[in-house]
Amino acid sequence: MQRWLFKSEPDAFSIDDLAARPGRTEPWDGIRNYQARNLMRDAMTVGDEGFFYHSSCAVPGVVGTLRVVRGAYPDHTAQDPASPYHDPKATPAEPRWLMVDVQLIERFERTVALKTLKATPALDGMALLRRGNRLSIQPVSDEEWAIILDMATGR
DNA sequence: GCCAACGTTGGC
DNA sequence: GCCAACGTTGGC
Repeated sequence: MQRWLFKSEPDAFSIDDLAARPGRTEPWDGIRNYQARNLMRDAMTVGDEGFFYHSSCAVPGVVGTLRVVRGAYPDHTAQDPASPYHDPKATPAEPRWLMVDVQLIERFERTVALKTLKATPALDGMALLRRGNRLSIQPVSDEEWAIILDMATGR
């Protein structure tokens, strides 16, 4: 199983929004970056787990965990002119953009803040912390997963 | 709101 | 294929 980190701006879609969805499940739509799309298409499979990360907010950080419950399929919002994620180059034959469905596993009682991650030497190599990194879906190693989960829950 | 860093676009 | 201009991301 591969582990991931999913970024979202909580003003747009927060972990509480995911928790409120039927089945605590939601399509992770709106990915408009080729590298992130290719990760979903080529490397992500049903059963993979990920961190839910809040970006562009008061306390950026990891706020919970989720599971991939449906593998990559066309992101129809790209073909919807009314969607903020509309892409005029997307068509039914060439959908161009993909999404997966994710289900909430756990909402952490407290955020593991970006500041805390940066202050943890064992996480020095983490993709999230690399300068200028903007990838909205990125791989997380087993070691990073264990460290952050331990910080969040003490497990 | 600022701005550094990055990705994408499009003219040539 | 180069690269300048532009748009976006995201921490602060």
